[in-house]
Amino acid sequence: MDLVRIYECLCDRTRLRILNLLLRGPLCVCHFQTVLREPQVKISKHLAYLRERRFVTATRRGNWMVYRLPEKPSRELAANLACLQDCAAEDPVFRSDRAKLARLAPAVPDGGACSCRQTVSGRH
Amino acid sequence: MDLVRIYECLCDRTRLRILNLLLRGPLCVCHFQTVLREPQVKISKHLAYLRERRFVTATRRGNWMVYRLPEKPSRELAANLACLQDCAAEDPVFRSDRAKLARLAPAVPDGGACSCRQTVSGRH
DNA sequence: GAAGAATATACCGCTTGCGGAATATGATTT
DNA sequence: AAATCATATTCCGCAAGCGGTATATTCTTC
Repeated sequence: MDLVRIYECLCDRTRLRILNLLLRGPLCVCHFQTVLREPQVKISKHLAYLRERRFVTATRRGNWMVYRLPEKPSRELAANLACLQDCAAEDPVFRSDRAKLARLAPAVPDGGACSCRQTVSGRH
Repeated sequence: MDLVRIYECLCDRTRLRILNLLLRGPLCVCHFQTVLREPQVKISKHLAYLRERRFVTATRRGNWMVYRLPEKPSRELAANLACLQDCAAEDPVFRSDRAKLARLAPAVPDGGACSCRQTVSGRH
């Protein structure tokens, strides 16, 4: 009955918004900050919460942390993510978040750079 | 963004088990007690929690209270109930609960008696 | 109307979660 | 190695949720 754990991760506004964005693909923290317009601590802590419960995974990429949904989600997780995506499709806040994200980041290639800032050598 | 409310209702083991049973149809409290084997207070409080948030509705029928899922659930609620049903189909605890319920109560007709005890005149 | 059955509520202690302020870590550039 | 940038962690106060014990409410039956 791992389901409870899943729902615990889903019962916070900020986390839902984060997951909604992650449904499109991997993102680094700065994206969440600029799209959600929430303080850094708040976002970082919610990401930690999700990470501890294996709801997302994180990898370092230079100075940045890239978060993504698990590659092989359990049946339950997959079902609930699909459900969330379905519900999010109609909600104004979620839609606005996705639109904002699309505007500022054309999509993050999996192995490569994110578009936070193009100052850094090589990967970022 | 009523979704958060929905997930809050779903992030407790006992409530999930209650909802799993309600997916089959209306039930009165004694059913939950005998199937879940949890103390009366616990069940009653979780039902109150669900009721306050309009996740279930309750109607009196003599001495008994009959709980049921809302007749016209919102899109989000319907989606999540369907998802829950899907997830519950494979979980051993949920399956066992449903089996136990099927054994003791052939199904509760909507307007009519439940099978807690057939002592009472008329409706129950 | 008194007793009893089914269910609900109040109160308590405990744990968890959340947000914010301050600080720490870890990588990168100079 | 010092400065800086991106992110994480610690500490704090507060609110909410959970389970249990005891008690209340609401019907029904006698």
